[in-house]
Amino acid sequence: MAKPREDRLKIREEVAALKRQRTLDAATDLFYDKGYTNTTLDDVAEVLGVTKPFIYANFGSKSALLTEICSLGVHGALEQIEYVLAQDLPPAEGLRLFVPRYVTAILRRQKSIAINIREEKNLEPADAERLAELRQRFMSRVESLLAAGKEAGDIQVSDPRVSAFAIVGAVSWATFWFNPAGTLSVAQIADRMTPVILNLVRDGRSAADAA
Amino acid sequence: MAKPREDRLKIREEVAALKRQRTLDAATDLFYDKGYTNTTLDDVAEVLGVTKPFIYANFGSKSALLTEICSLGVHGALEQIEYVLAQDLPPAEGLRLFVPRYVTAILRRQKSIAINIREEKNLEPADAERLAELRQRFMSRVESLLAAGKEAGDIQVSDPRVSAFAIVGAVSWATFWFNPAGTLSVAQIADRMTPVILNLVRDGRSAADAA
DNA sequence: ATTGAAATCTACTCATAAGTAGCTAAAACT
DNA sequence: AGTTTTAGCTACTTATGAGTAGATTTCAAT
Repeated sequence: MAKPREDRLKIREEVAALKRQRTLDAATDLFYDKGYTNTTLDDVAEVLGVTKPFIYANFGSKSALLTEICSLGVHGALEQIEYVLAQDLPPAEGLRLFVPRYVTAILRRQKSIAINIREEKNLEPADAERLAELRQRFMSRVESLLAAGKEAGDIQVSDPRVSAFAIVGAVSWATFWFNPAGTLSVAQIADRMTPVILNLVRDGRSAADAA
Repeated sequence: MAKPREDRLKIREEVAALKRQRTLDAATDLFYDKGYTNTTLDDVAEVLGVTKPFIYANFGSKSALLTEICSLGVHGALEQIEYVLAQDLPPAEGLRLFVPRYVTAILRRQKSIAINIREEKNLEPADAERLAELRQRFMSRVESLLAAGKEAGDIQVSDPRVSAFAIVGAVSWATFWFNPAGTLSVAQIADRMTPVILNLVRDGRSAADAA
């Protein structure tokens, strides 16, 4: 008994998506562990229990894999700041909403982010540029949140640009030391990092006042 | 009239050191700009106006170059924390001495640090391990400074480990965005970053108190 | 069962770049 | 000036791994 045509098409698409996803997962693990250039597509294929042409048929080139992995990381971060800005909260409140979400997003996509940071120079120039623009957009959103807070007086910050970089740096760095197999969960790390990160945005004067 | 033997040896050594240094500089620029694997030793040789065997004769393998570059970065950071700890100051004071020195050291060795972060997976396993140990040592020194401050009560920090990672992350990140050709000098960036970084080590409670 | 199409594999090509052997030129010494 | 030693270059070898053409299997449909 043959199934209706749409159903068959549906399953085809699902199978294709599954293959892409598994390929992406395997590549992410290997690129993270061994680095992009030290990973061969034969390695990826081996993990999947297939051969190299499987990857070419279902995904494309090696650099397409890298691009896709890096995209995931950048988009994960961008979504958080855009979500928070869309709420149109007072800046300080927006920041308190943003930081734990951002930390969580980064920790969840740990490998993608780490690969993104490390392997930027191995992207095709066009892809590198596209991703750089997204990162740029992310940075300017964070910076403008801080700048708005400075303007409104509810965030203590002298240089929004430098503070934005400090926040993003402190959080991104976690992709290098966080161990998902360790004793602390993503939520626990996020809980501990959040107050530390939020402390960043109080300038030297207010720190001196408090001391 | 022949010079005394020691003098001749001296000049030989200086010439050798100069060649090594120039090679290292050229490799650093190229690895930073294009990435380690996208840089060939022919590229490096071309910048130096020589050919590939020159590099092998005077320096060694490609991965020896990478190791040397990465070492510079790690040692630069380690020196700062060791210097500060050797002063045996009260922890909070030590931290205030450390941060601007650390920021300055990182910015000065920007390329080495960036390469170190990005290209870790391209090091020979033995070298990677050695450098990982040094980084480990650096991290534990920073952490213990914070822990001592927490103990003494002059640094407000709830989790010294997480705070140490936040500080190091925020500072290391500067190697990716700092532009030595930009309008702000190393000293200016260091001046702006220092109070931001120092703010990190005040826990959620004290931040709330100050607000 | 038979046929047609889709998916996957085997077995290549080809480019690249690390590393080297052996020649040549230049400097250093007598 | 002649001789030796050192430095550097030309011209390789070799390994590797991305990407692909064409054979083969698998699977679905009648």
